[in-house]
Amino acid sequence: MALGRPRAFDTEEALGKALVVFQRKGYEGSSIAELTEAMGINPPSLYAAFGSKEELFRKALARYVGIRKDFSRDALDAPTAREVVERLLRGTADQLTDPQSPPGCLLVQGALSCGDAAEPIKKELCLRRVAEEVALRHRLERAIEEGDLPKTTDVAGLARYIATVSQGMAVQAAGTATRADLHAVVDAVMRGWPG
Amino acid sequence: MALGRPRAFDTEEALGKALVVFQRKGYEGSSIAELTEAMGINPPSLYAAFGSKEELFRKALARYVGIRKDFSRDALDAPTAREVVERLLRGTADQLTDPQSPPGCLLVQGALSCGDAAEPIKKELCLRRVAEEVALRHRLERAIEEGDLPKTTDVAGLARYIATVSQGMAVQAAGTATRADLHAVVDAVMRGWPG
DNA sequence: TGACTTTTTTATTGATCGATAAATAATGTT
DNA sequence: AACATTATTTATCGATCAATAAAAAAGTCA
Repeated sequence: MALGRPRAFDTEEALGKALVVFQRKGYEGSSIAELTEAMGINPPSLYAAFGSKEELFRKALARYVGIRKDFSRDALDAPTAREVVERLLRGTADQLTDPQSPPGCLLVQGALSCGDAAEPIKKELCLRRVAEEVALRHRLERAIEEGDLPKTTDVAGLARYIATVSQGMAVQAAGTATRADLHAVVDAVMRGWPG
Repeated sequence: MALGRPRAFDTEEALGKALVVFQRKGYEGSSIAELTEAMGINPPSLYAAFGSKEELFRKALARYVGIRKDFSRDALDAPTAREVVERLLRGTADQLTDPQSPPGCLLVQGALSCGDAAEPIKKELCLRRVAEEVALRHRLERAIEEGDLPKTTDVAGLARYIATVSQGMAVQAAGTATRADLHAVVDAVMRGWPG
């Protein structure tokens, strides 16, 4: 066994509690006091286990992204571009309004605009959002190769369009929109697909 | 003339400077120190003229909403629902990427998620976003009455869909999207309209 | 000129921010 | 049992937050 006094809390469980706080309050809006209270530990335990507030957020973000990737992979595996998009949007609508966690998306609400201190986090979140858009674009390019979409399709624009709807739904969920509201949005998107 | 020492700065001009800071940093991310520096005044002058940070933000918000309403009225006056939507989205794309002001939308970036202290501002911004969606919905209802849209159209869902795209574009603009990128998104929306 | 009013500058206020120092407690090792 | 190591609790650090107290400055009016 490891030397010294054993840790009295489960780091993975504490990380999960921190993630919930970050989802609800964002990076800047979450104070160490609130995080430690939710995690059931004192500040020195937080810093010993996670390094800093920023490192804690990055670890919470990694977990969040992992969850999203699990469902995103399934969606991208769908046989047609249309089905890929619908699965992505329906899954996002469900996740954004999951009653088990605060409404909205950490990639959007985590730090959309912020003070100078949170700038690195803001950029990190922006990169993650772009990464999701790029993943979809690659899938749409494959669809063109497979003859599923016309060769003349503007895949970059189309991928950005879907990413935009996804991020807009995050804003909606952060407000007053319900799960049914978001699925009505997806209905509107699918009626027009692909134009 | 008014009694006492005259004010050495123009309140409207100072409010404009404050608005720019709030657009770039959001409500929580904007400190009094940064605001006063941008406004060219000292804290006591800010509090004497505007009351508090929250009141200052609300006044800046009122101006921002006023600007948006000017262009929104023009868009809603378009003869067809299709043209209304395209004007709204094109105008939003342009405004979000106006080189004269920070990219993005104050209604989205001002306080999407925040600490307890900013909660009233978050709710106010949410109400303003809903108000824009409602205005569009009423216009789409008129379009049904005029036979411009089928009677079976889900106007609430359609209005929310357009609001979602608009808000998603705000997130895109806050990231790396250019004006051309956003117009490509609008292209995708219009290709599918109305489904 | 001097009283009156309001804004200015200067210097702080108490509260809260993220982060830690110091002392105590709990384990494994010798 | 005594030591080494790590985590805990308690108390607090300096910095920054929004907001002000106090005094000097700039104007009107008698």
